[in-house]
Amino acid sequence: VSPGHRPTIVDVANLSGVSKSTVSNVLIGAGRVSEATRSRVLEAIDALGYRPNSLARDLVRRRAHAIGVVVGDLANTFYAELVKLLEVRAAEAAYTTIVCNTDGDLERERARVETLLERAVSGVAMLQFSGDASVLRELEAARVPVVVVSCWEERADCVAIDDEAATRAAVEHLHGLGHRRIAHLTGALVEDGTRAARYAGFELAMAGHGLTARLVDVRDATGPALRALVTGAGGITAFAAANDLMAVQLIDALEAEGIRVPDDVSVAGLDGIELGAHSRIALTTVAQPRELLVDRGLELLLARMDDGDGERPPRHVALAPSLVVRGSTAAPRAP
Amino acid sequence: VSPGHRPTIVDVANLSGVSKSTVSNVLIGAGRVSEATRSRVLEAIDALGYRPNSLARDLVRRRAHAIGVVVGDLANTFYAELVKLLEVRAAEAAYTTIVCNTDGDLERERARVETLLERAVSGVAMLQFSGDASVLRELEAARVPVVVVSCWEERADCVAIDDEAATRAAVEHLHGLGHRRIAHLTGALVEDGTRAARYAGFELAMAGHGLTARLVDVRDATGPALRALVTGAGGITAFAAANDLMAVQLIDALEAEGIRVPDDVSVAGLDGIELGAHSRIALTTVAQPRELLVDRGLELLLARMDDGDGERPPRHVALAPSLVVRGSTAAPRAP
DNA sequence: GTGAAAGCGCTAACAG
DNA sequence: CTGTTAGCGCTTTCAC
Repeated sequence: VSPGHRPTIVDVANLSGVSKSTVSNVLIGAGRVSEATRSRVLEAIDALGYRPNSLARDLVRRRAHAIGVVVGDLANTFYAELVKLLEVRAAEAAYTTIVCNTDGDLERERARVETLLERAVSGVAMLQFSGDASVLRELEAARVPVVVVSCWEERADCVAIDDEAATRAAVEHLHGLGHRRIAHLTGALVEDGTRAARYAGFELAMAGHGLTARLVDVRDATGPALRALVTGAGGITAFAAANDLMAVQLIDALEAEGIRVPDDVSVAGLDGIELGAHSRIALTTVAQPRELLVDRGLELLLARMDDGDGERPPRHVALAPSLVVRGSTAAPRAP
Repeated sequence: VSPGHRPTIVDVANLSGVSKSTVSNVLIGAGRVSEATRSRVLEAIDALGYRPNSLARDLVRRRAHAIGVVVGDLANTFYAELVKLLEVRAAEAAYTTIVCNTDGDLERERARVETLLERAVSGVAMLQFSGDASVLRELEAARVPVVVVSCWEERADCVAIDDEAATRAAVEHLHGLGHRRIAHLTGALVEDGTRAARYAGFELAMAGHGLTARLVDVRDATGPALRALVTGAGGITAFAAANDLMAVQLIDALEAEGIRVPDDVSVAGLDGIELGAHSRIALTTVAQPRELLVDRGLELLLARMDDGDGERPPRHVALAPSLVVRGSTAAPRAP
């Protein structure tokens, strides 16, 4: 009864005097087992210290009970927290979580997705997506459901905030404070689609107030350039950044120039990362509802996974962002 | 040749007119295949868009080509970055990374490790470990190698910084600045062993200078209590915290009381998290070498995994931390 | 060099 | 309610 190694379902079957299938039924909980045998099997199981082998189970089911999470940069707390939430929810649904860090590199994204496909994951959550069509195609060909979380994607199930509404909220806040010369700060760190949408919202809101939108790339936001931007009669008095990281960087750069925030210039972010909450940073920001992002995302994914064959068109969920006012914004200085 | 579904090794074999085994040999790169057949097989592979099924491969090998990473809290940037580095290194070695977030909860740790065992991972890296002996025992019984990274653990392979040296470095720095009344800030967030070791180093260093060590729990470090602690003739002039998060919290609490850092009181951390590097925080800290932690950790793990049967005793690697002086420490005020 | 055969540990019809 | 029979897709001796 005791082979040198890890006990299998057969050992359990022998010890309890039933067949493999019966043991399997007990394990899976398929109702067709009498109480008597069930408990005999259960006894055998822990007498042996038997542990089911998911590898074998997954092979026959042709699908690993795991979901792949593709993330651009785990060192970015915003994403790290999303991954954490995802892992917790996935575990509740008995799925393990395989993480893949792409560093925003397309080749790596391709390679990682390929690995996930080889591992036959049940679904993939992309917390950052290059937008590359071939990646989507591969996934679809392999019939592995995907959900894109936190950035907008028409071609797949997706849950993200309403980017336009987010920048609009920032503008309204700044405008309400009295600012009129406001610039949008953006950069390559934001996915293309997201960047466009956020800028669109900014522009719209500004136009709504009869103001002209100005755009600054974070790479150009260095010392002297910044100084030129914010001083003088037509100088910018407030920035609405496309994300928190850039906003914080901007604050750094401004203060290195001796320009105080918010006394001289106001800065608003977008994301709601922890860093911004610290009292010394106190970043006013438009926060993304992280839990919702994850909950709805996993919901879409699980739904798609349960569907035998989900040829349904992509579903999109747009979540509302929320303004968090902290200390980095204030009324403009009297001219 | 084209069944409705995902092609298997048999399809490749048929198309290229060889047997499964030969295809397998090509895939694995076992040398015994002629150039001619090899290329025929390769052609068939991409004609079919064949992708090997790791589930089947792992089943026969009885080991998933994956490593499990158990982490307490992914939302803590220090750990998130370790996980990120681990994922990258693991991927380089063709291992996928399964993450498990325990929230520091023993039951969850047990459950997650159990899952990893069912999935038959090749190895487990614990970035935070309850210290529970039964977890270690299970892992050992299943012959799954473990490495504990970033916190000290005698009973298993382990790589961590020399905790005593770390707090000692903080004390030396503070002492050099002229501080004499220094307290160690600790709390429940740090694992027991680590907490003890860090305090021991602190005490030793203080004793070396003929000074008495004082200990403050972060939970007691609230407004009024803090004020009492740092004012008056015998008031504390500097804190050496057991980790960065607590140090930052302390700064918050101090400044909320109107006590300025570093003008009135100096604060040094331990970890080297990103947050501390931000100019508005500028935390002086004793940094852990994260890359080394991960590299050496994975090295130990892979070594153990390759060993047919590694009954070798645990190996321990102690890494040297490094002082990073920033703006949260300064000479004490003239009395 | 290449192929045939024998599983890895489990699930899933289908009989009994 | 339980057992029998087939595999899932791949690796791996061992002959040829």
